[in-house]
Amino acid sequence: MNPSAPDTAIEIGLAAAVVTVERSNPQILVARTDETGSVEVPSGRFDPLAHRTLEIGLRDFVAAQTGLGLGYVEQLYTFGDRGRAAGEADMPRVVSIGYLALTRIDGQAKTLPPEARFRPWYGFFPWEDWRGGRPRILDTIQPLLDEWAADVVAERADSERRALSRAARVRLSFGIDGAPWDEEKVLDRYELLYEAGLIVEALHDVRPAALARDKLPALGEPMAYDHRRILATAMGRLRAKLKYRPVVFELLPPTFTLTTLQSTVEAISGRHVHKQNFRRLVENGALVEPTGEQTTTRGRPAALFRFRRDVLQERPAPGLRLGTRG
Amino acid sequence: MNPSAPDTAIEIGLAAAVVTVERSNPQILVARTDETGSVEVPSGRFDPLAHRTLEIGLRDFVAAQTGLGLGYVEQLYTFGDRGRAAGEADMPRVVSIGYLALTRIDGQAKTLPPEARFRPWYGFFPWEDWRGGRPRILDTIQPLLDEWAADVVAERADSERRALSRAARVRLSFGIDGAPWDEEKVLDRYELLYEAGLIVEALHDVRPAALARDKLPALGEPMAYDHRRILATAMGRLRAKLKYRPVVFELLPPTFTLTTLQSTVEAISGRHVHKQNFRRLVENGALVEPTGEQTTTRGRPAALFRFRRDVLQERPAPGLRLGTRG
DNA sequence: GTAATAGTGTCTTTCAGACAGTATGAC
DNA sequence: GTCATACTGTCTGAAAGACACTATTAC
Repeated sequence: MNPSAPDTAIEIGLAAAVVTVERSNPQILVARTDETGSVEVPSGRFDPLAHRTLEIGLRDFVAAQTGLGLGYVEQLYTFGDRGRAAGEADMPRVVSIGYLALTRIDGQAKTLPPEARFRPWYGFFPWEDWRGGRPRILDTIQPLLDEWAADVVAERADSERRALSRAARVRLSFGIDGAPWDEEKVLDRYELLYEAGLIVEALHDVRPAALARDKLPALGEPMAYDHRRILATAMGRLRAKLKYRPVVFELLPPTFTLTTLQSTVEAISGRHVHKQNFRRLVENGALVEPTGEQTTTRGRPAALFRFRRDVLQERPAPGLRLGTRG
Repeated sequence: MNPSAPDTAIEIGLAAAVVTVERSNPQILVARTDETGSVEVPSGRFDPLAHRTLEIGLRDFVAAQTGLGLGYVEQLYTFGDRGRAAGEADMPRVVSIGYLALTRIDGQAKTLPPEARFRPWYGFFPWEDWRGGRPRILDTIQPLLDEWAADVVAERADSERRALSRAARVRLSFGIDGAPWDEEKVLDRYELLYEAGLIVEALHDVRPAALARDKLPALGEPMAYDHRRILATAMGRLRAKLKYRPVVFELLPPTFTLTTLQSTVEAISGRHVHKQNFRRLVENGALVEPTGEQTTTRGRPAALFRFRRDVLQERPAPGLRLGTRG
């Protein structure tokens, strides 16, 4: 019933996008830097003898490479395309499973091994941070994407496979010409830039479209292998999940002010949210409860809150339904 | 940096949950029946030499085993837990990647090979069909789950790992004691029944909890390997996706009546939806447009509609936001 | 007419989005 | 008092949810 045993070895790579937020800045855990200067996230080859489940394997790799114990972990996607794992023709085929993990920064950052550190997420995806308005870098990106979309010869070739034209995909992913910016489409945008050959990682892959290396604009810091793709998947998923699961609290200390909560949400979603509406949502939604304590920073002291664990038992999908306007 | 090469072979299994809806009944494509009488969905071992991508491999398996060409395909999840792939200790470890595919039934069903056929989805998950009110089988399931939840000794052991108690999980997944029924939690429910040892497939796995085989209630038809788990994942995803992507149309012919559209949605989500609100959503949401044609069945003729492909370019997440009440 | 199915019209409640203010502390 | 930050009250308009009614065909 099944074909005969394949004679190419298959390896399963596990990779973790470990996210935290430090003072309004999303950070991603990198485990090391390779010879070419590209950073790698914690990752390794799955060994069924050593690891009872995939997730256990992943946790082990993160612990071994960075010393960090993970809390929340979620599988994202399994990538298997040849040519995108930086492998040569006769090397074993690597299928990589990406994970999202959330952690609090606490004191842990201090105890990281020398190679490992947390790096700002938006350094890898500068076009994703709209907190200060439309990011400048889009002025560089847009004309290049338009040029790619206008390449009619190539367009005809791939239009058979795809329902949407290149131009339409650019418009929708990047929210131009009246299309709204959808902060969840992180992966779509990355893949589009990749296909258009504007991403350094694509150089060895999408030959015809790619610009020469020295003509490539600097579109965020590259990563090794397909790690930046996994990161894009992670952020897209996290941005989506924020809205229907109480995942933000995995990133916050046990007690926090509403302002901290809000700016953490803004940090991840990359956009401002409306302050009054946000507070109303959080309090009416009974997601948090006051501890009675207050902070003492400069300015008016803020009330401290904690996550109300009970919501999990009350409502089916408790999250922070964010509006579209800040 | 990585551990040395593992000496256990790894295999990647691909399996497809191919869904269609025939006259208000969701169907699932089974490719064959094994020696013990369990059915299997189209599946096979991924061979990197033969298949450029995972998805191409999957499409090939479905085509080879059932003759069906797939349209919409989506990756679901990668399962890797030992003991749940029905493998013995020294057999290669199988990691299985589940896919959801949607297809129209058309004439294709007629041309299926003898072993393959479409089978009603709710035959495998009888507790998921609430279109006729609360399914009777829950009267059998509930006391058994309650008993399992009341097993305090076992509870203590796993409460360290889990945030929610067994009782709370039962309550939330199955919507009892005032908790609402969430039709998307298909996998949660299946996993709970599995853990409680009430599912035939669990017999070789969760020893202590399991009832003796002959005392097991008939909780839906079993499947080979982890195929029923993949099915549960598929239906959960499909039920969720219905609400924010225009996926129903993949299951319908090019033109259809609003009643057909509604009953297809109801078939998948397993609950009734409010007729007027549904029509308002569909028409105001500009998801469909009238063709001008009409049907001639008995009763008043119905106007025919087609999917408005343009919505894909207009709105970020066009779907059929269903209410909670029918 | 009756059975069968298709297709309104409109009220109420909820909630997202927006406005512009007031409160409390450190210095 | 000034600066800085925290917090609140209330209007508006769009949808979700629910009500019951009318329309068009076959027989």
